[in-house]
Amino acid sequence: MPGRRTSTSPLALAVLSTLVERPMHPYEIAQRLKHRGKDQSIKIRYGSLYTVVQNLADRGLVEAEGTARAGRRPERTVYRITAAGRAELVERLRELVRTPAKEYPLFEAALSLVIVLSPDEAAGLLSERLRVLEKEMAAARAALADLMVAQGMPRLFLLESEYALALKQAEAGWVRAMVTELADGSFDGLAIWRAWHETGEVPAEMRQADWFRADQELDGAGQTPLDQESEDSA
Amino acid sequence: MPGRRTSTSPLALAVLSTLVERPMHPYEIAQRLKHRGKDQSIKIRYGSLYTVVQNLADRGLVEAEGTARAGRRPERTVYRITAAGRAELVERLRELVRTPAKEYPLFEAALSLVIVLSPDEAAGLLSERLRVLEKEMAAARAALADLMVAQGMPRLFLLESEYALALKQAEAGWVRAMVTELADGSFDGLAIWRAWHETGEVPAEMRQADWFRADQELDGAGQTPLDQESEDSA
DNA sequence: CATCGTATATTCGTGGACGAATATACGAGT
DNA sequence: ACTCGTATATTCGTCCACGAATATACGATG
Repeated sequence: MPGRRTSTSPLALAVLSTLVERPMHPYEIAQRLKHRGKDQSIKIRYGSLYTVVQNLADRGLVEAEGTARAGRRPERTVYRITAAGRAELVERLRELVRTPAKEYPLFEAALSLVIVLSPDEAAGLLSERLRVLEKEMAAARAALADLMVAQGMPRLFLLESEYALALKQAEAGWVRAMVTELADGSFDGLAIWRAWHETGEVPAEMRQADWFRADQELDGAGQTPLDQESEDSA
Repeated sequence: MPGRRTSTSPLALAVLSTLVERPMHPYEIAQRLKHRGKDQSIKIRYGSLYTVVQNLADRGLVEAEGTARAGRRPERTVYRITAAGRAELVERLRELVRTPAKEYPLFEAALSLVIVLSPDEAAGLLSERLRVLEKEMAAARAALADLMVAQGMPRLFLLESEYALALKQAEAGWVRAMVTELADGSFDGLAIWRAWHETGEVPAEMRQADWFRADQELDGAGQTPLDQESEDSA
């Protein structure tokens, strides 16, 4: 009991939720998910799909109902969800909705390293990003409107797109503010950034600050005397 | 040249950017990154770190400067960044800043499956999430304030935390709205959700809508006649 | 001064993700 | 009738992430 190896992945949950409808073979599951646009919120790779289904079967969350063959197409195995599978689906879904998980978006990582670039270049890149984001948002809004208004699909089935759009909007807002501040020079610390970028050093007047001195303490820790020195090339 | 196997990971970029400062051994790189809080925006696992550094070395982006030994501690290999490494760092960073990448946050996945739960349960879980988010935001704001005001750290070094906070705020806003609408019944389609959840069927009056009929078309596609039927248990 | 907890530093094994390959069916165009 | 592109359906091999184990040093505690 202590320590399930790998906690059920989003793709696995999507599989389970599709099998609630009726038993299916993996390829059909993927078709349904794509048809309903779930591939926008859940990464679906055929390479993974079959592994995932096999794992679910090993864990007793789905079971093979039998194999079917249409014409001389490859043999298909049809799976159905088990009671344990339904329980796992619901439980894991509760957990995902209730508890925010720590994630590592690429853009956040990029921002944490962006001072490697000059502030001017960063400003340019950010405004390019902003343009792309705005295009994406327009497209997303149009798609949503089409589904809801033209096709009459209830919001209920579009929550994830709405949410994604809201986040994108927030990102665009943040980027826009940043671009503005960098452009009109009101960004606090622009001088330090520029200086640091040109000289590779923190300007003298900052070296008194607590954060800088704390940072320096680490130096030397790894600089123990060398007993040997050797060149390798693998 | 066409088709680099794996595009440089965030951890690899963090390694490169740390080595710009001066040559170091992997463990020290990790220490520095953690000390500067980069582990909040970039996932750092020792298991991955050494692999990543080795890959960088294989690609010629860093090179071993030699091995050092302090006392009888394990041998350490000190790496330095190469010219190619600097180029890669800058280039990849540009790309990350300029171009939004498609990602798959867990919560988005959860939302796309949330109709498996009843609307009432969903409302409860979402408001729990909201509480957690608000706590996290308070903590993040406090941490930011401490660093900027008390320790005098320039904003420049805190962009990623600011951004993360902005996104969290947007998420909280969206969740709050959802909770409210679910609670006061103003959520459009609540009746369908409830009906669908209780009966397992889309209510009769919705079955005329375009989206529903399009969806049904898929049915039968995978339901070709079975040539054989057999039980397996692996 | 034995022992224990913690920091230093790296290696290894396993499992999972996924690109690519495989194999068949089928409709459309020449 | 032939073949080419596309849809159906699954398997395989490789690469990579990372948990866990390993090995040593060192300060504190009784």
